[in-house]
Amino acid sequence: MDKIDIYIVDDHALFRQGLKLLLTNLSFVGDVFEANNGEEFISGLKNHPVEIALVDIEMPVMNGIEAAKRARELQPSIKVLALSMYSEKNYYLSMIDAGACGFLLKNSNFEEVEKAIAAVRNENSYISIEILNDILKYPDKCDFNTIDSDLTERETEVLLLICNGLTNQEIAEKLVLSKRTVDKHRENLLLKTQSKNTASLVIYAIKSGLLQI
Amino acid sequence: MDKIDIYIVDDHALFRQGLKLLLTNLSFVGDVFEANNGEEFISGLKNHPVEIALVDIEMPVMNGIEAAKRARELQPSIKVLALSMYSEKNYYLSMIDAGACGFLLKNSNFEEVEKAIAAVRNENSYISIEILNDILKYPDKCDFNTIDSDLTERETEVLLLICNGLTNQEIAEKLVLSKRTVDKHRENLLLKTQSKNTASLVIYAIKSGLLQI
DNA sequence: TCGTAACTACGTATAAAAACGTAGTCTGAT
DNA sequence: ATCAGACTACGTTTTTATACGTAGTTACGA
Repeated sequence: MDKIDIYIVDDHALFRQGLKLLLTNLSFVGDVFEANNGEEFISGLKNHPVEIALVDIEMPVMNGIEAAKRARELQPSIKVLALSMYSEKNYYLSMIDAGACGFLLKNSNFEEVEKAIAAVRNENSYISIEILNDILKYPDKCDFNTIDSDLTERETEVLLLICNGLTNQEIAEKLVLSKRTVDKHRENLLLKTQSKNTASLVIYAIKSGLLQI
Repeated sequence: MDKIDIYIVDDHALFRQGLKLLLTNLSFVGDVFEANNGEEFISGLKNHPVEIALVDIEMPVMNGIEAAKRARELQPSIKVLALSMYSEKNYYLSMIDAGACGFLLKNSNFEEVEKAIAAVRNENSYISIEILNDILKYPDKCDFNTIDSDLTERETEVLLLICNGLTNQEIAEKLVLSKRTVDKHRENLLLKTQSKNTASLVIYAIKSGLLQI
């Protein structure tokens, strides 16, 4: 097999640099490109098509889910391996939708990255043992028949303001809306994200990559 | 100068492995040890004293602030460089208290890590340019005269339950307390963390490393 | 053109959080 | 023996959030 080129998409330069060095030490790896976020990745991919992209989920500017979608539009052959900090059910669904063919946690070790790369090169998908365990242990937490929890633009906007500590009244003033409208957005947010209250909502925003902290 | 040994303390194996490889490529670096959290670090330090420790703030089991304190009790000569995901004022204060002599963000690049190591070897302290910028731009956000925001055990316990989406009533039942007592704990939490409401409180819990997500 | 989804808005009611204040008990340090 | 801090608890009031229902407008695609 020929050497393969790889794209690393993550907003932490140190992480990228370290991972790049680990990857370039592998015999079958050619060029390793870096991008700081989804946007940089997509524009870079036009000049440097790659076999495999290791894509962080939580990034500013454009998150990993959106980046994976666009990357596959641009280059349908690309294998996207999602990298994440946490094991979280919302990711599996969104990333599968976005066309990812593998899922790795950042607290896995490099050997696992190698395995994942080998798997996706052979047209297989890869899921880390930790995540598999998680799914087997807590199947109720992996409700694949769940209602589509994609938030609208407005809902996302409201959610981020909630996370910034604004009250519905303050959000209404900021967005020039009725307070009752914001009440409704908030109600829908709780429903869609299956959250119970503000605290759960903030956690959701972070885990889903909508909120950068 | 002799070669120096370095400890990397971070809960993400991939990050550790990459950073280790970057460091071992430097001519003046000897052994590089890894620890998954503060506890592992402290017990490992007894067998392998090092000149410099790169310590993540947010870790399970024992966070970076506590780890830095104990490391300096164990080996007062150690230079602790704090590594963090965000630029956050609470960190500066706590880490300075804990005896850190440098501060780096994970989205800085490796050249900066080299600079920081060089600085602390020469008995200087190091602060990354991003953080310095942050301080200069938003001095009001760096209130070094702020009240001590250390939370008590009970407060931390309550805070984590709040983050899990429990109401005061539910927390009271879980901890076998009066709801009014939990009300008071929550009130004190808002005061001590200078938060405005539940949302800000959750963000605080995450940024301060109390809540692992 | 018909239907759907998003966005907007209001009514009403209850639950919870936030903002004051006070105060007793216990433990550990000086 | 005294003091401070942690933990506990209560009272009151106001503000916010949560829950449930309805409904008009607009934009976009089938």
